[in-house]
Amino acid sequence: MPEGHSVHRIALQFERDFVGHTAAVSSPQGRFAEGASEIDGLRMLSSHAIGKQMFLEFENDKWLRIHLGLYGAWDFFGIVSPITDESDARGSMGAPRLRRALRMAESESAKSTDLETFPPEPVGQVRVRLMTDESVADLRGPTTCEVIDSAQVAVAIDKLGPDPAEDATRASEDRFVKRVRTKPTPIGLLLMDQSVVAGIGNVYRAELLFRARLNPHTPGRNVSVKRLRAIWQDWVYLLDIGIRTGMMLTMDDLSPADEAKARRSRTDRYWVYKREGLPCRVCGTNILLEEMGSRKLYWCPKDQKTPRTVAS
DNA sequence: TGCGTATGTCAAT
DNA sequence: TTGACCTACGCAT
Repeated sequence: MPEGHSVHRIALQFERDFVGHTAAVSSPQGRFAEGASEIDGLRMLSSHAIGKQMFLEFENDKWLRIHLGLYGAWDFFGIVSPITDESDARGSMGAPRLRRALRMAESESAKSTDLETFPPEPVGQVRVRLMTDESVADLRGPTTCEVIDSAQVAVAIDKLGPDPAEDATRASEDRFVKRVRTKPTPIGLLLMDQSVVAGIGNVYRAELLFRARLNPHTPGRNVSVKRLRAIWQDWVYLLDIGIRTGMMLTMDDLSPADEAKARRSRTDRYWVYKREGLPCRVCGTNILLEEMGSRKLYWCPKDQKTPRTVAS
């Protein structure tokens, strides 16, 4: 699930349904029992996402910092308000809608098959549950889940590069460009470096590089300022689509039929990601797979040739 | 039942 | 550069 767009959606969900409410906080799994007791019964004051991290602010300068890692996920139950125009359109037109518990316990098939009971029984390894009178959020599998104070929040944020969804100013674009231009590191690694730009993951990396027709091995300092600005702007654009739709839709300008296809199935969604050995959608050359930074990198060797010029 | 894989990061080597 | 870690799922056996 989690590249930047999903974390922003989750932060928005908390803003809608939890901020301003007092939350009962528990750790059904037990591994976060102490932290849960620190914020149990406090009012949630704000919800922020920066890159792939989320910060939930509670009274008494208590902040819950969450990083989902590879497998982390939130499940929401009860009142789950639409968070974007797009989900409004699919849901019940602006009105909060009731979502039934999505996943039932595998073990007890007899019981909870009917409409929901609120709150639902925690299923699986729920690290932390936040519960208001009307809504429940269950977190499983995070790489980070801790209670910290505002000074520690500042430290965490300080390590992160700019995130256009959180700060869309020209200054943050400049920060990104400057950072990349000082480094000999391949651009394919820099886009994944959260201190260079926060929120891009393995899928968006591959897709952004293809959209820019840029060779992933190009050293950061050899990528022209103009091109870097274009990449930043493209990230602004794709991230916004991701936040609105909840999907990493990177092939814009599709026919309505192809657009529907892309939404329906992952295999029809990307330019290069997970398409190794398949013909490039633009030039027909087989898409390559290689390791970069111990992650899988997909790219088209023809369309993403090394730029001849190394100019600024 | 068990293996491999996944949109991530960090510490240790 | 490698290994460890968090969890769920799909697929093969």
